[in-house]
Amino acid sequence: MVPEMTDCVSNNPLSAQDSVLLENQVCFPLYSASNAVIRTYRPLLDKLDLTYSQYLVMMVLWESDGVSVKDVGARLYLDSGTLTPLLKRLEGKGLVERGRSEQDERVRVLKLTEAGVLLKTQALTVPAEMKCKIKLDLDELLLLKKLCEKVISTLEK
Amino acid sequence: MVPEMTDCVSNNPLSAQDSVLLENQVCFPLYSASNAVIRTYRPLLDKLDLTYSQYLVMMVLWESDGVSVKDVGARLYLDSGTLTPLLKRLEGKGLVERGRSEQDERVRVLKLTEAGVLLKTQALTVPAEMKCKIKLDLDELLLLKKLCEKVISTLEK
DNA sequence: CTCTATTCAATTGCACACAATACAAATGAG
DNA sequence: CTCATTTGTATTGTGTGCAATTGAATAGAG
Repeated sequence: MVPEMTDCVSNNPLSAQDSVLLENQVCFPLYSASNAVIRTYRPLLDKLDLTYSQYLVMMVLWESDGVSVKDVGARLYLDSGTLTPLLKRLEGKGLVERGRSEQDERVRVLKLTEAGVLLKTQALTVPAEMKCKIKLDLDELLLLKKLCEKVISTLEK
Repeated sequence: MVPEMTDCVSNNPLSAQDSVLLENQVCFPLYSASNAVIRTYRPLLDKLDLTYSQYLVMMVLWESDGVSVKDVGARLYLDSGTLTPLLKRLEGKGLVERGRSEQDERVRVLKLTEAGVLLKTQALTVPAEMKCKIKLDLDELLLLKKLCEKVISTLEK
């Protein structure tokens, strides 16, 4: 057993047996909350004919149109295996054009269509509707955000 | 616009335009953190030949063997569309038997095999290894857990 | 300037999540 | 007791996530 692991184990106040009780997991609530949030977004995003992942990609493009697949992936922590088919669906809906960079032929340059730009208008009410459903104080929301970001920055290294 | 929604909107300190900035989303870090955690579990669970979802199901069964598909679903907030194929895979690995209740023929009774019971021994080190990788204080972990549980209890109603 | 290494995206394969639907077993109102 | 309703699983179809592999384009070492 590596030293760091031993340290971690020794700091764990739970017995080994109790450690695999669902009740004592932190990651399970995180996973369930994420699932629950995506489920809750669904009826809101159905009006825009977007899935949650597609909505995330659209947010990136509304913010910085003309970026590459890699850029979107870096922003959303998703790889081309996830993004390529997703972007093809957005292209199929007429929201995005998947062009090529002139400097580097390998790079896909993602450009919003007029419909893609216009969809932002319909999306503006979504965050407020979601905030309404989730019923957490602003303090709690910001704290949750900060803790999740800390988890991400630790694990993404 | 429904009244409750108006209330939520008016409490939102962000402009409508800023509301769809990725930076201002709470759910995105939650979603990314959940993905990052599952990715981090992968190499640990590969040793047990389990996916994260399968690991969750096994934890339920280690805790309460002999329950039904519905019981597992209620515990993990998952439905039969997710659980049926997952349980068939666990059955295929020889970890679980998918029997029938004698009282009610519709009910699948899930019973751990000897191998399924024994796998718990190998799983005992996983939580400590994970805690080591996630590098959060116990305080932060408990706070994150509590906030996620609050999100779940609000959205699952 | 050539050849190798790296990079960006696409593809493939597997395992979820989940809505929608189907279906058989059990329940219950009349 | 009977049949409509409810309940517990299973099935189907769509859309992710992600590892692994491939392939083409570029960059870099010599």
